[in-house]
Amino acid sequence: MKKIPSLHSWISNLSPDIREAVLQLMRHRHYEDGEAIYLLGEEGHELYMVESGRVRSCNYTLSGKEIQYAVWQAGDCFGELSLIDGLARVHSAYALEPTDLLVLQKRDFEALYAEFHEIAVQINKLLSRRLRLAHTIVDDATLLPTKERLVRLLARLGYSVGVADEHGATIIDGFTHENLARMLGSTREGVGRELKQLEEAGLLRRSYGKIIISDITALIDSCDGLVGGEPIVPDYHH
Amino acid sequence: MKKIPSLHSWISNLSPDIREAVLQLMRHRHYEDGEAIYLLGEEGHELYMVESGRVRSCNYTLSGKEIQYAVWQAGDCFGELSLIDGLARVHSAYALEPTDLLVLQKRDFEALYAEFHEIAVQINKLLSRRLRLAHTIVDDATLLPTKERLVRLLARLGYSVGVADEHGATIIDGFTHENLARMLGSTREGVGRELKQLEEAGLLRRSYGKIIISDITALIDSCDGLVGGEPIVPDYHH
DNA sequence: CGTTATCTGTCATTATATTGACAGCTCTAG
DNA sequence: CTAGAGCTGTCAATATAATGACAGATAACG
Repeated sequence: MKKIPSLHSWISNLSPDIREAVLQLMRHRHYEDGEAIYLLGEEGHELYMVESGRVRSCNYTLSGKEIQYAVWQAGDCFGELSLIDGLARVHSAYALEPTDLLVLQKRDFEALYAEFHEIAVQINKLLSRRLRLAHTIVDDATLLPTKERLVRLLARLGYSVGVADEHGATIIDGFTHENLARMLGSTREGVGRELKQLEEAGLLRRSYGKIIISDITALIDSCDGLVGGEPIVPDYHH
Repeated sequence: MKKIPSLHSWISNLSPDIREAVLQLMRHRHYEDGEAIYLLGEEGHELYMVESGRVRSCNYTLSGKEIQYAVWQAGDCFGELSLIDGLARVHSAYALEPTDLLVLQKRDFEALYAEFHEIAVQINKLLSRRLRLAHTIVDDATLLPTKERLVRLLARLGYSVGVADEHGATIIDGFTHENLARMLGSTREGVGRELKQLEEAGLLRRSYGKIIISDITALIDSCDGLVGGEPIVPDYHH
């Protein structure tokens, strides 16, 4: 029996027998570091769940600038959009390190989707979370200066991929400044400068790659940016 | 029998008897110019379809800067997200002019949603379109300079709310520079400047409020920005 | 244990976009 | 026809962020 590495994916919300039916149809596949899982513009004929490793989802300009929407890790599902609307991939997906995925073919997904109302409901919830995340990113990108966008990105990452240390602080690991900059549409230098200021303000600490946030709430409160709604919803990704 | 003003909403894709069941439960409501339909952060207990008039959907910063995600007009549905995931409104919605809406209550929607698989399927397609639009906006906002973002916004507006004139040109009416700037996260002056340059380049004409684009494809091609995928999908909105 | 690749810190320069101010234009209402 | 409200055009001054260059630091590998 296949293991679901996290409790957050839409698959884990299904009732046990339907969940098993889905997992039965999924196949393991391994990707090497940097290997492409799918490319922007392609037809989408599979969806994925991460067993181990990490995947980045991104788009580019002709001049080479890149925006990275998300980093998927153990338990995250991705690649479902093209299966639902039949249109081309909007992003490219690459393994950020050696990565194991569970893969579900479009024809198998469609059969399950047509048969079980419950699956359509869970996909609706998944798409809702995706949409709220996308709206948050639009808000950040269009309304806020780099510093506040970085703060909110760190908060999101802290809630989603962060790990708690022995003192209850949140550790974000495995993101270079370059990588963070790609998620902001900014530059490595800019991220470095802002991180330094945040460290000087006592809101976080750094140790070569790791970012340690003792109090995410305090970090968010340091910039009171947007008017209303929930600033950052923890479990957008899954 | 209620009239669906456009053929694009998720409701119009339903099979006739289910569509009728939905429309039976919708009630007319009138809003004056500038009136709030819902506010960011509120609980969402209704979804809407525009019969006539226009609605804008937006978010703010504390300093008063605004991002406007969309302008809904006859035939467009909006406000469904909070009904699906039960979370707060992510935007505020205001009537841009005197506006008539059809309103569906959450409890009625939920009953239909639970009963008819077809509705869940159509909602998935709707959310997919919303998500692709959101991704396009994120791409534009993070990867492209103001000029190209404006070009792509105009192309989207041309495809969605534009009207063809007798020469086959596309007319975008009812958008002030201020309003366009809000959709870009830019400023009125910036939009004016860029529009002037686009006019001088022969890509569009202006006549106080109206923007006339003789060839949307040529306009898009004037900036070859993003790498792949479909640059602008016409029927995102509906 | 030393070499290499990658990541990080810093700075001056340049490009880009925002701000604020004001005059002119177009439409609408009376 | 006139007055007023709301759009639009333009410009200089300012703020913000991107660019390019290079030195220093850390981890990974043999």
